[in-house]
Amino acid sequence: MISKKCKYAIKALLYLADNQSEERSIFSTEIAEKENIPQKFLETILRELRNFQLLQSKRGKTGGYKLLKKPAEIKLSELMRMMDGPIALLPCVSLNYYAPCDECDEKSCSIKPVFEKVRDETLSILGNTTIEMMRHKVLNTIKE
Amino acid sequence: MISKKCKYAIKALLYLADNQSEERSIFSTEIAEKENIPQKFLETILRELRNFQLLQSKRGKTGGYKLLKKPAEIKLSELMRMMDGPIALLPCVSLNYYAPCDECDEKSCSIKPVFEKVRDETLSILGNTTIEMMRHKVLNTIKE
DNA sequence: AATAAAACCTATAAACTTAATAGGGATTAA
DNA sequence: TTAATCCCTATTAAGTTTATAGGTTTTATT
Repeated sequence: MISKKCKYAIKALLYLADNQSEERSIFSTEIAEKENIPQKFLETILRELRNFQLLQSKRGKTGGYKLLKKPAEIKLSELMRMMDGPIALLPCVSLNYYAPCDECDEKSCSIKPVFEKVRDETLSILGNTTIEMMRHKVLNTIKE
Repeated sequence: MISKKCKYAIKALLYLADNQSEERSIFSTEIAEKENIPQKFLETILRELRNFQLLQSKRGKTGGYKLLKKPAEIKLSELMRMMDGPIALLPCVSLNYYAPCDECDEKSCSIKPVFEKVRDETLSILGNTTIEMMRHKVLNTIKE
């Protein structure tokens, strides 16, 4: 399961992609209200996205948030890692958050192979899906 | 991520599949020791697997556990659901543990489609992988 | 300059989940 | 009778998630 935080982040980015313009930044209050996300929680999420260089923020009365990256350049896999960490179902199978098993020998492990496969398939979807694609509900059907 | 409980359950079933015989039940202590699983924790897991009709248990000095289902009939997807619940990454996309979103309209949701796809791909792997296959590290490569 | 409204920041709390342990009881064969 | 096994419930300890509290700083406008 992905966290609510991650779901909120996706929603916020989708909302920005749909509603921002060159001139117009968007307030966190607007996103919170339209997407039914707790205001204060959303603020910390947006700040985190800004720290990850996905958003630009501006303070004061004419402030708000704007996308720094283009929606077509934001991969769902990247976003999920930023918010929730590993995508793999087991630490010993994670590409970006690998951690060794302490109770088994990985060389001979019978569990790893399946979960490596799940990881690969999952990443092939999440890594080939961008915020822009999600906006238009376009799923790539190409199989490499 | 799958829980440790789930990982332990898989290990226990693999161990039983590898080591049991018609005559020989296996003690939880043996599994715990060989697979480095906390004894008491393992007991509750084995009991749960028994309640799910995967195992047979016998008490007393000549007791122990035996598989009730054949390893080839135990799907990884089923096992994971027994231990951890939903496999999908979002409640609104789960086949067996569906729960509606309370903050968005599912008809128009831009998030669902990708996660439905991830669910389908994941289930196509986990649902076509059995304990028997894991024993021999055989992953089905057939794509339906 | 004062003000209002925005983003910023840290700490903390409340709820939930996970992982495990405690402390026995019931059963069975030797 | 005894020793070893599985059985069972409750509880704990730790960790994570999901927020909220209580402000501070910045900025355009009045």
